[in-house]
Amino acid sequence: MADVRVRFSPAPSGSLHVGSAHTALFNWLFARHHGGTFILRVEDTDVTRSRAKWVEGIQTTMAWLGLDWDEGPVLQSTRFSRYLAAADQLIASGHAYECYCTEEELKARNEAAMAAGRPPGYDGHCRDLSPDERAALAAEGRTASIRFRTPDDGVSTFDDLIRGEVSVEWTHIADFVIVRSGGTPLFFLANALDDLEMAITHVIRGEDLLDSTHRVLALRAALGAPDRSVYAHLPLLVGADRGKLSKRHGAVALEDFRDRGYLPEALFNYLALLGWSPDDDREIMSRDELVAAFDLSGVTHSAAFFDYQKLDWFNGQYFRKLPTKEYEALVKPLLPSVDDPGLVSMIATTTQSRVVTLDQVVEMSDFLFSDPEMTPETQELLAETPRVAEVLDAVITHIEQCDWTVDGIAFQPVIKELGLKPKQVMPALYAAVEGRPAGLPLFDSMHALGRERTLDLLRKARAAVPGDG
RNA sequence: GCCCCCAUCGUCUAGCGGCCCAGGACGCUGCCCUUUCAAGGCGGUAACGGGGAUUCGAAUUCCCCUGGGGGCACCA
Repeated sequence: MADVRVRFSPAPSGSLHVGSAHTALFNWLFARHHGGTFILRVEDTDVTRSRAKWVEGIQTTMAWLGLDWDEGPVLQSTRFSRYLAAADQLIASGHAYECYCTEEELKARNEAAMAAGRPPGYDGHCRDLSPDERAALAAEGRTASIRFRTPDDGVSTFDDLIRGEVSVEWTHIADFVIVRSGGTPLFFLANALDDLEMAITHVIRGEDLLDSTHRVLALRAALGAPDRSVYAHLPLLVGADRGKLSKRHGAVALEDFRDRGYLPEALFNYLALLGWSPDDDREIMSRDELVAAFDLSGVTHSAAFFDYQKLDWFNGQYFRKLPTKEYEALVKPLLPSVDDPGLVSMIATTTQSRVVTLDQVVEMSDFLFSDPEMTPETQELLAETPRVAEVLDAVITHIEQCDWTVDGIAFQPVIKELGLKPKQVMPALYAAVEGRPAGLPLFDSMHALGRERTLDLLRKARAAVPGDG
């Protein structure tokens, strides 16, 4: 497939939904796999307002994910008059007609149809008006919308690259509007014409658009398409209740994932494996590997649940794979400004295997920047720990005299000498120093804090031990 | 209501008539490692929605049912 041309067509909005990103990703993988062209085309036929800022946001987000485009962004609003000319052409060829029904009339007739058990949709009211009838309706002050005339009978069939043959009887597809009575073209028309004129060869999109493909194909044919472009419909992404992925399931805008500290490579990898899998068992795959392995025939047919837990796992995997220096560079800007490179490096090396999303680094290392409070939880923990006063005294003595290196601080022997196991008393010591029963390695943390602050924290804990104080 | 699509562990999926009393991954869980927690290593748990049919043989083919999703706009 030498001349593959695909496009990703987001609606102009303030953010990029993960579902859209998923579609974009598959289009991109397909284009790159076949050495084709990937076009960014923003769907907006409204010329009355500028959405420059939103378009810019879409570009930024796509670039962040690593989806580069070869052409565009093409804005539909710049092609407004072209769409209207096409509509006129369709009227002239008999593929479309002017409809004088008002919105209220349509609504009333739709409701009546539903009540009578018939399907909603245009009833063909203005289908075959004579020129005189049209003139009379126009004289009433009505303005016409333009409707596409769908076939009266027969079956519409097309081969979906993922699902195979899909067909439906034309009687189920009503005539649809392509130009509003206000004179503005609808997305449907714009989309079909753009795909045609941009020589799009493959249209890869969400399954929610499956039914409308029959209409697009009919429109394309009426517009004079020499052949059909090939369609492929991807499984939808769903949330916890198997419905559309929405905000109440968690983050849905790609920008949110970015802001929460997800790595684009991890998101990319995870998204690529939602609804698709390679021939082998690989899961952690680079962009290049994904491009090389990608194949539409490997796409699943059923909706995929967007699993935040698995995404977290991917993100952790990617953090661990990162060279420590690169990881450190990501961590540094998040921390309170410090001029101690040793501290930053200590935080980086100790958090790299512990972090799921980057923003957790701040929480994990907070005790290094401000002393933890003596909380009821910590007090309870101290009270529950066996021989805690003894342990604290011994550790304090050790810290007072030891070599001030991480190895010198290591006080397991002190615990063992008391006949205790580290596991029995460590949570209390972590709480005393870090403010929580588990956290960054204690000896490194103490070293970073310095002898005086460490002793201060340990003595505070000692003073908080109830009973034999 | 009508039309369309879909159906394997809780989740993402492998499977395209015998290699499957179903494989991998996440999750959960046990053990090991270990200064805590992670990470890592080694195990465990758990699925072919139901019913017919075809076949020597069905997760895999066909039909029905059930279930889920999507669509039916002068939205994109």
